[in-house]
Amino acid sequence: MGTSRNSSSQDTKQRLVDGVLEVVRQQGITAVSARSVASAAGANQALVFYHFGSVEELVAQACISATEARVALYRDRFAAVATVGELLALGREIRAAERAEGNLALLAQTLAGAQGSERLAEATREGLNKWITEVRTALERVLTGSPLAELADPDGLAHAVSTGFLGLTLFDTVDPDGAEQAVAALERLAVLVDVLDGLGPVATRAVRAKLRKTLS
Amino acid sequence: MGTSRNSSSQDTKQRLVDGVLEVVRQQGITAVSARSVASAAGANQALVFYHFGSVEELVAQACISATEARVALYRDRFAAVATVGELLALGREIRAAERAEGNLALLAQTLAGAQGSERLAEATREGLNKWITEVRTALERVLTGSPLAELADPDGLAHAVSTGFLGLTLFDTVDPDGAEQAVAALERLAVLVDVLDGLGPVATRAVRAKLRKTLS
DNA sequence: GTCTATAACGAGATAGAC
DNA sequence: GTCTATCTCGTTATAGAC
Repeated sequence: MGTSRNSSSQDTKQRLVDGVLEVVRQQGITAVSARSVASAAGANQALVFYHFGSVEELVAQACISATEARVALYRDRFAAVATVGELLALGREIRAAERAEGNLALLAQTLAGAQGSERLAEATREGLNKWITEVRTALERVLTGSPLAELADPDGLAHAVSTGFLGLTLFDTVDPDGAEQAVAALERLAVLVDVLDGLGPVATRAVRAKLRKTLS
Repeated sequence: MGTSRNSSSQDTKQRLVDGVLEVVRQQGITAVSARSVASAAGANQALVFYHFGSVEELVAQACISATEARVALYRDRFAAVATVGELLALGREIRAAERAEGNLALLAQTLAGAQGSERLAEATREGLNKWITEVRTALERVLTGSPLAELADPDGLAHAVSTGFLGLTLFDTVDPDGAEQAVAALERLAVLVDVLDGLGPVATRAVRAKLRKTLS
């Protein structure tokens, strides 16, 4: 039903999406306007409203679709993660890729813009949740049987890791060296996980005992 | 030299600063304009330019002074921290206070706005560094003698903690429950520090040995 | 130091030609 | 589906009265 061959229209719509991504990534959410986006897309300003109804809606849809595309890229990788170390390695890889690609920066910008726009808040939640879901699932798998399992809440940790990534990503654009230091420190600290996971039975029991005592 | 009794002028300048803080905290950086700020301050729009030269400069100065004021509030507290547990407790307290006061949210918003404004980037670095400095100094003190000392880089961790806080703070405005889960998970995980710090000598040696092996 | 007025421009959004 | 033209409003910034 309906007309086929709407490739031209779809192209323009996609170009507008790409345009808003470009503007947000290079100049931030405050620089977004129908005009700046249309200019980046090589399209007419009025088409923003024809295709999306409002600038806000364009940003929201771009945020969701771009995030979904990035997450989809890593879905198999997340599924293949079997240990905490592998999850950390994947984190490193994602950070490097997103740093170049700028999609986490996009999410961080829309998160900032979400204050003052319920539509953007909704879109940001939806986008961020795609990441959180992957991280949580991987965490659940990886922590099973680990001595850490009893003090690690996968869902909460997935939220913490994901939002922490966003803060770091924002900071990255302002102080790349500082951001690098932060990551390096965290990775160094992450060695602790390997250590705990690889302790012998005696030491493991000692940690477990102390853990129960501290938690109670 | 010069006129004394410029209290009225200083008052207006301060009201403008308070105005921009109010706008940023309640509506986000995207809602900031000379008019919105002047309206919140109960002042005339032209005074923004008389006192600060530009909207950007007003935001930058407000960001720095407001952050300095908040950090100063906690400086003694940071200085009094003697253990990791106390530092975590202070973190909890600061989070609760800033959640109500909205000053970390301010910093997060200016951080987002910093992309596209070098002046804002500079101001955000300056503000954030005030927090980072306090955290780093406390971390250095607290980690001395801990089994964690050899894998904890205080400066990098201070950066990570501070920027992580910002990401979490942004997320807080969009999904308070999710943010709460994240904090709860981190606090639960922080128990690990207490555990490691309180291990007996045998277990500590085991951890240390494994640590060296893993790091090498 | 503070106000009004205004210039000059960019913004969101719509109407209508093509 | 895309364009031009336009409306209306908000925005930055300045000039000048008070």
